[in-house]
Amino acid sequence: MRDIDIAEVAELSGVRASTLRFYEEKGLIASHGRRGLRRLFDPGVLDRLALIALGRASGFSLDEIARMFAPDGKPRIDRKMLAAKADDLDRTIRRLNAMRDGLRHAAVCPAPSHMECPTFRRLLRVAAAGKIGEPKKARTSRRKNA
Amino acid sequence: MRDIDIAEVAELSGVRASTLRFYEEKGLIASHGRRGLRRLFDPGVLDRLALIALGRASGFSLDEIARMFAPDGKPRIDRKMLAAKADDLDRTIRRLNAMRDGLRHAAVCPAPSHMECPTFRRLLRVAAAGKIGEPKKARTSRRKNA
DNA sequence: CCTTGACCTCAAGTTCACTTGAACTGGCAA
DNA sequence: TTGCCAGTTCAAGTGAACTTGAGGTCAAGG
Repeated sequence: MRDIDIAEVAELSGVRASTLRFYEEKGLIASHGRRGLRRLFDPGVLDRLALIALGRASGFSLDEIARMFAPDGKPRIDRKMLAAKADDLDRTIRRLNAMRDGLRHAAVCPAPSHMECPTFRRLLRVAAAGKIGEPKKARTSRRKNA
Repeated sequence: MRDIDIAEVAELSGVRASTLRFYEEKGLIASHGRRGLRRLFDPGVLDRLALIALGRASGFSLDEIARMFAPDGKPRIDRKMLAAKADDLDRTIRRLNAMRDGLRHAAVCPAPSHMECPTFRRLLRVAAAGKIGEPKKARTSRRKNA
């Protein structure tokens, strides 16, 4: 199996064809050639897509990711950036932990109104302390095709 | 201190006036009256805003949050929804943990290319396994006014 | 040979959560 | 009384990450 076409890449990676075209336009992936109009991809694109997924999942924007594997191609990743992002994730994780505990508690708390529950109020303080504007967007599965 | 105006709410909550108006329009908060054109808020709006921040930080959309405290007002929160969201967060946290470990490793890994590092490749598998399309958007502080 | 249908391009649309701009209002200090 | 300016409205803009739609192409199968 040498070159694979966009449908196959989509199939294997779970990334939609439209997204693949979009990524190519953004310079995140590259097609290796064409058969007629149709893009042909090197199977290595699958690793690349995994890397992109990793970046996204770690909170990098597509632009940041694009900057990661440089204009030339190979993933020349900035180790400082990685470490910084890991620290970021650590903070996020701590916040989410508090959040989860609070939610879990609120779900079983017998207080008539959550506002009267000290645990819930503490959670509120944590949320407020979290500088308020850092969503985390747990947008759970938005995929419609297989 | 009875009613407070929008600037004060903004000051106390850290939420911009434009955002407060936007939230009011969305039905997330309510102003209590006016002095001339100017909205007056009940201090309780601050709790409400904390609750909204909590919701956002836990991955609820504004619409979901709006649905939470019903048309009437008081936060009548669905405990099932909370528990489900807590489970969601748990999964997210587990994934972020793996991610952070992987990033941390990649940051110090001596392998010439990350693709040749078994740990990094394992991380890639985790990311790919993470169903790929769940960003988490770690948009770190975007706030410009105090 | 001719149809078919997957793939192509390019522009525009979508969603989310806000922000910004232009034009206006009105309470309050001087 | 006047004028300031923080506040108001409404519409439109922003940015990220895609998706959708219209109209076109072409390799392959019947």
